[in-house]
Amino acid sequence: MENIDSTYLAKLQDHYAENGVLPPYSTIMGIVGMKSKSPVAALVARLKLQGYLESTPEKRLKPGRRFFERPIFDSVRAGFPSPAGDANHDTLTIDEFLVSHPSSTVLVNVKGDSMIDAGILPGDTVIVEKRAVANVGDLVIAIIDNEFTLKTLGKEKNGYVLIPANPAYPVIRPKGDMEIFGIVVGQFRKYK
Amino acid sequence: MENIDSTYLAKLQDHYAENGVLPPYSTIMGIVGMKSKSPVAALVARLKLQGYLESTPEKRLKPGRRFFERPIFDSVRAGFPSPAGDANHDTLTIDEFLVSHPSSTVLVNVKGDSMIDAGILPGDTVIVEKRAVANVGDLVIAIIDNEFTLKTLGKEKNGYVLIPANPAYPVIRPKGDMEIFGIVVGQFRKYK
DNA sequence: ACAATAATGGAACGAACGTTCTATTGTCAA
DNA sequence: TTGACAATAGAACGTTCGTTCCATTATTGT
Repeated sequence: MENIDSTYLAKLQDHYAENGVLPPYSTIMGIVGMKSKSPVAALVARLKLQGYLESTPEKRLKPGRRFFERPIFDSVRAGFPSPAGDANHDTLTIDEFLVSHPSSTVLVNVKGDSMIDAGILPGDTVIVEKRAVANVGDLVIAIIDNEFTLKTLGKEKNGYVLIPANPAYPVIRPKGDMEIFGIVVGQFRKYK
Repeated sequence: MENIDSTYLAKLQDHYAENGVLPPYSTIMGIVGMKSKSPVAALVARLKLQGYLESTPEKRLKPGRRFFERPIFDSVRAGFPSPAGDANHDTLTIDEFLVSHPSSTVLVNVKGDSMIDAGILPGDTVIVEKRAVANVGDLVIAIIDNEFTLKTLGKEKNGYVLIPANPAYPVIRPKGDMEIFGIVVGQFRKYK
């Protein structure tokens, strides 16, 4: 992608992040610094070709699949990336990366600190695929005493157990069958 | 809110989740099962009053502050989706939740374990807003010896320092000015 | 059952839309 | 410098928009 198109795309991404919609061409003119809808139409056509924008049936613009790509750096390369989207950067789309099966995936807030040594803090959100079957070693959401609990699934000779990652909490050995709500496939946290 | 309005709102939320935009009134008619734009206008007025919808300067609809309120699971309560606490995030996409300023945001892979006690593990990805100025206490990506390093920004009498969250690592006291690449606004991890 | 009110359907209208065209300006290569 | 091509500005146009109005239907209370 040309550098100038990256700059225009970034301005559209900011507008979308702030407003939740993409504007009409006449407004895009102002956003990208053009004085006519003609070059906006040309820009839109280029961005459509590359998967960043699409049109709705009503001829409005909507984000394309690539609209939410974000540049990603390897932390051992302090590279001085140019912000206006060096086209050679790797990119990652967070939702596509974290959510494989949207129809069976839910987000669950983490309330306690029983998994703190595994890097899961209170206030984090975990991404849960709803499944009743899990493997030993999986992070799972189980239902104990009608409450969700997040633990690692373990196995002892008497059956399955739930292992915390915090020495202040005991291993849970449920009587009877253990109910698994789902397996944890991801986690995220916001600082600001 | 009236139950019927909740149903209409849910249909609009689904449309938005799928398309990334809200449609014009004529399309909303079809979505909610009305045959005229008049009752759509009345519905929109009600939803605006309650903070679910807003208008753009171009008279298009955009999500209001409350549009993203959706039931999500709260981990202390079992099994049935119920509204989480007031201050909880709600989001249609994780990207939307974590990325506020796309044009200045990049992702950085975490390689070391110097922040392990802060719940940031090797292999995690952090979301970085590129800024040269940070506050004490912020998680920052700094550039030391031409490499990225992730630490908490601290202050000593001789200047700013970089504080790890792992006792195996020393506080870093850069000679001369410290170069801040950006501040860390979020983090995510994938398990499977 | 009847009256009052609310909700909906359909029509109308000025404004804005996306698209296309032409003229002008800008860029690049010889 | 000149010519060819690309990019942009400005104008035009048929379509669609959001808004408003009025008539009809639905709902509610007495």
